[in-house]
Amino acid sequence: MRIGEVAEKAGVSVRALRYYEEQGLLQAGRSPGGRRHYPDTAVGRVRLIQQLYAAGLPSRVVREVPPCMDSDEERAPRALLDQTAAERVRIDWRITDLLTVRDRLDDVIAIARDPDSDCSHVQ
Amino acid sequence: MRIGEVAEKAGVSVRALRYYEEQGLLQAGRSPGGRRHYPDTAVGRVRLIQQLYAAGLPSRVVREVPPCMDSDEERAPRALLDQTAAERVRIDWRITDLLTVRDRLDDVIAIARDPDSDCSHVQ
DNA sequence: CTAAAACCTCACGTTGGCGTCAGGTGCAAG
DNA sequence: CTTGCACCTGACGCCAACGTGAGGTTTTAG
Repeated sequence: MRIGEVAEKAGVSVRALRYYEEQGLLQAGRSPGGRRHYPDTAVGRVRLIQQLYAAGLPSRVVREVPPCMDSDEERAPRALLDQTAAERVRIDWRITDLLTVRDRLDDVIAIARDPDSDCSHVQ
Repeated sequence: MRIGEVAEKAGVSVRALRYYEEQGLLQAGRSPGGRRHYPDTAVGRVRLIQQLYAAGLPSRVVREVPPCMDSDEERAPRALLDQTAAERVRIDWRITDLLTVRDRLDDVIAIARDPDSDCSHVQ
C-alpha cells in the first residue's frame, strides 16, 4: 500500500504517517523512486499508535512497544516488560481519575438542573 | 492564604496558580500591596482544575465550569449543561479507550513473557 | 507524450500548560 | 534600619504532534 491509502484506511493524515516514521514508530519500505510502501498490517499498527497516544503515553514508550510484527528482533524484553507494566499502572490511575471527573461532571449537571442542591462535598 | 501556601497544599507550582488566574480559572483577592490571597476553598478548586486538565478537558470548558463557589452568578446554565453533558460523553469514550489500551498492554506483557503466544488479533 | 495526481523533502508555524530567568517590591524579624 | 524571603509583573523558552506551504519528482491515466 502507498501512504495515501494507509492514511485513509487508518483515518489519519499523510503527514502523521511521515511523522510516525520519523519518530521510529512505523517502518516503511521504499520504491525505487523513493516512495513509501507499507504492508497491510500498517493500518492496524497505526490504529494502535493512535490509541496509545490517546491514552497519553509518551512517544518514547510507544516507540518501545512494537509487538508481534517486529518479532524478528529478539531484544531484551526485560526493561520493556517493566516499563509496560508501569504504564499499565498509570493507565489504571488515569481511569480512576476519569471516573472521578465523570462524577464531578455529574455534580455540575445536577447543580445546573437544580441550583439548590447540596454541593458541600465539592468544597 | 497566600499563593505559596496554596501551591504547596494543592501540589502545584506558584506559576501554575498565576496562570490559572490569568486564564480566569481561579480568582484571587489582593492585599493593599498587590499580593494575591485566596480563600480556603481555593485548594479544592485547584485540585478540581488539575483533574479536569488530566481528563483532557480544554481550558475553554474548564473556565465554563465554576460550580458552587461562584453560585452568586445566576447565569444561563443552558449551554453549560449541554456542553458539560457533551464532555461527559467524551470522558466515557476516553475511559473505554483506556480500557482497550490496557488490554493491549496486557497483550504486550503476555507476549514479552511468552514470545510464542498467538497475537493474530493484534494484526 | 503529456498532464495531473500523488508523492517526496525541507522547514517553519501552532497550541497548551506551564518553566524559567530578569528585574523590581512587601513585609516580618532581628 | 536592613536583611532576606516570598511575592510581583513581564517576557521569552519549551515540547509534542502534527498543519501548512514551497518547490521538486514519480507514477499513472488517457
